Amino acid sequence: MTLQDKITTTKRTHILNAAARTFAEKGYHATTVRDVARAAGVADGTIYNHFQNKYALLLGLFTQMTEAAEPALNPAALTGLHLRELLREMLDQPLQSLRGENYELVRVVLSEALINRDLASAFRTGLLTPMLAGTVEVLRRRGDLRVDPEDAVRLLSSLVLGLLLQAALGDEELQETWAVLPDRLADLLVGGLA
Amino acid sequence: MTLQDKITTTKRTHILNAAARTFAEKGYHATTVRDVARAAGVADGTIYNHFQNKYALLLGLFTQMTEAAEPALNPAALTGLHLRELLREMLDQPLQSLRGENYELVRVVLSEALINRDLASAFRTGLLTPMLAGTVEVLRRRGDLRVDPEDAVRLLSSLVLGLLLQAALGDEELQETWAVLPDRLADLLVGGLA
Amino acid sequence: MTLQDKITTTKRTHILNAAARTFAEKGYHATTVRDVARAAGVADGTIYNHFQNKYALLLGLFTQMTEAAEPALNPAALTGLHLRELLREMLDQPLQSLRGENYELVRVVLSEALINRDLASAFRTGLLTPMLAGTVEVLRRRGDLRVDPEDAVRLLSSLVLGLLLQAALGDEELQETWAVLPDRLADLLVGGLA
Amino acid sequence: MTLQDKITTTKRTHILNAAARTFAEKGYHATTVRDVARAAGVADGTIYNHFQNKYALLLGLFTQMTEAAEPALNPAALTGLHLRELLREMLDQPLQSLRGENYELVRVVLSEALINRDLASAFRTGLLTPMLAGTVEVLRRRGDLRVDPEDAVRLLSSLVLGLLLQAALGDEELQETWAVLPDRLADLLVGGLA
DNA sequence: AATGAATGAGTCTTCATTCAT
DNA sequence: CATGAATGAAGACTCATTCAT
Repeated sequence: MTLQDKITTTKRTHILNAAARTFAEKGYHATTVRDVARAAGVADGTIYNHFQNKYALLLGLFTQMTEAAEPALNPAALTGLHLRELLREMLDQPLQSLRGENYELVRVVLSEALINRDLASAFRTGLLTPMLAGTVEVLRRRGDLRVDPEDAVRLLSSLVLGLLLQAALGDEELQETWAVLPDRLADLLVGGLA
Repeated sequence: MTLQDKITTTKRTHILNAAARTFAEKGYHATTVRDVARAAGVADGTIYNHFQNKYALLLGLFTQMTEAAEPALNPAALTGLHLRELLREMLDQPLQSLRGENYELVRVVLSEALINRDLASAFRTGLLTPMLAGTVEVLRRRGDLRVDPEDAVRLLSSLVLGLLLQAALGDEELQETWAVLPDRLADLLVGGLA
Repeated sequence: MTLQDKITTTKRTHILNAAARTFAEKGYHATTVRDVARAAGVADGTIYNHFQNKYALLLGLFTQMTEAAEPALNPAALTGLHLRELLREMLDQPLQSLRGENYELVRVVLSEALINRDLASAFRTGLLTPMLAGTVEVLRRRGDLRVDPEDAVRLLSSLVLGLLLQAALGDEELQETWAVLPDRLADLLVGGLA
Repeated sequence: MTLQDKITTTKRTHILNAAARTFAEKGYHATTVRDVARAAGVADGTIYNHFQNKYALLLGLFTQMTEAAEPALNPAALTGLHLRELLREMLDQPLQSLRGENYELVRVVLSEALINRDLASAFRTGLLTPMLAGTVEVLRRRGDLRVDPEDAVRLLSSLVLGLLLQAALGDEELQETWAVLPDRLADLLVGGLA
């Protein structure tokens, strides 16, 4: 990578970060390209030297997200754990990785994905599927799981998404207990409700 | 209610239905007021005789949704059931009530709620909270629940929302097994994964 | 005039009064036909049973004004006065007749007349000219006027219009001394400034 | 001022001139932003790169007027004159400065000022007051004025405004004698009517 | 004659995108 | 590559006017 490439990449990232901030604050539709340009400290036209159009900014952010999220769940590291610990990790890691910087972004991208089929599809194949990849296999190899591993994974992933959605909708009670949720829910899931 | 009122109400509903169709198809932002007017078979200006602005159409749809959803979960009817059956119902009823006509609307409203704080708040207090109202109490009165009822409800509601979200994102595999999900998941939850 | 005619005329006047109030408050352009209808306590459509269109309301008001203003200046009554008293009357009477109820209306009509040639022309021939009619003659017959009567009338009419305009523009100082102005100015004019 | 600034200023003025022409022809309300854009030979949106909204065009014109009018009356140059000459100047200079290019504009702005309080206030403080500033002082210092200088100034200013208004209302007779008016009226005022 | 819902042409304004400098 | 003024299509909304009841 030449210095020129590095500068280019840097500026692209710089603009993308500005887009992340403005999109997160006002949402994709309410944000103008000028908003992004101002936040990035560049001229309006400069955006178009790095991205084909406004939508490409959203796609860029989405790609950034998927790249950041992929290595979050590491099946290899989960092999030796007790089932309860394993479940805890499987809840905790996605919740952690989707918090912080990415959290606001997930909200924006999710909002658009709910309406845009392409983005929805990309969301599933680029984010959800990779995050679950390998987990079915990890569960299948264990002897202490009394249920269908696929059902278990679906249960866990739905649970995570549901929690995320509620948090995104501003459930403050949930956000306060965020840290202890994986523990509590893992308990419930291992032993059952009855 | 006079005849005139009835006609007015009917037309309002008529427009709202048209809005539902167009919003569901293209999303709120991509839909123009003219689109809605054409779908309703009225002039552009007529929309504004019944709704203050475009956003009021979205709010109107949301209100329609909440009114339709509220009576979905009937705590009284859940009292005599076995725990497994109870859980099944608590999963099944919301999933059913949010399917069908309302399903596409949920997608649109949810999409906007993820970005609009007011709508998010209304979504929680107008839709989520009422759907869970009473369920904690129902669980608390039973002797066969070995966990905190509040945690159980949170688990169930997150699960439902997560499933809904995945369906809304176009998970076809999920949509095909939609009918048997409550049964399977109730099993998992009652007995635990271990 | 039959009773029916009387009712009709009354309602016309009623609407015109409502138009006067609303136009005076917000101006012609900022007032909607609905505003007038509401102020008159009738339905929108009713306005059109009595006036051809919105502009006809303005013309109606203008006509009302001209009819009220015409008899203001009565040349016959001015014949026996001293010159100073005559001038005082020639200043006072228009200023009085254009105050009160008509004052706000003059503002509105004048505003429109400044832009609408037809209305401007009507304003001159229907309001200004009649108010000055006869005054030249009255002055001409006197022996104590040392200047061209036409010049004197033009001086006086310009003066009145100028005062009116300044008052209409909100000159509060002027409005407070409104009552004594004719006296003071008559003094100045009779004796000259030197 | 950089070249860029100069171009910007030029274009602003260019648009303002186009606005002046179109407003003068059709009035403020009957003129569309598109009319102005076409008259200026630019796209609709370009207007909004230089002015916040349509009303800002009117304000811009008003400001232009006040800046042009301010130095019209120069008290210093009036000191040495005979009273009759002084009065002539005090009538002539405002009448001249409000003729020509500014004349049509005065009509438009005045029309709006009669209805818009803010504009009325600005008209008084930005145009009328400055034009009279200093004249009271000039008159007060003389020994040959037998009346209250403030009354005299009010007389003169009302006279000017009244003449202007009549001209604006299309009094053709007045417009033809415009050039000799200051002379004739100064005569009348100096010597009095009696 | 009164009503007021329906109409749809017309307006201001925004904003993604382009391109000359 | 950066700039930012110019573009003009598009859209939300208004309101004078009509007309069936």
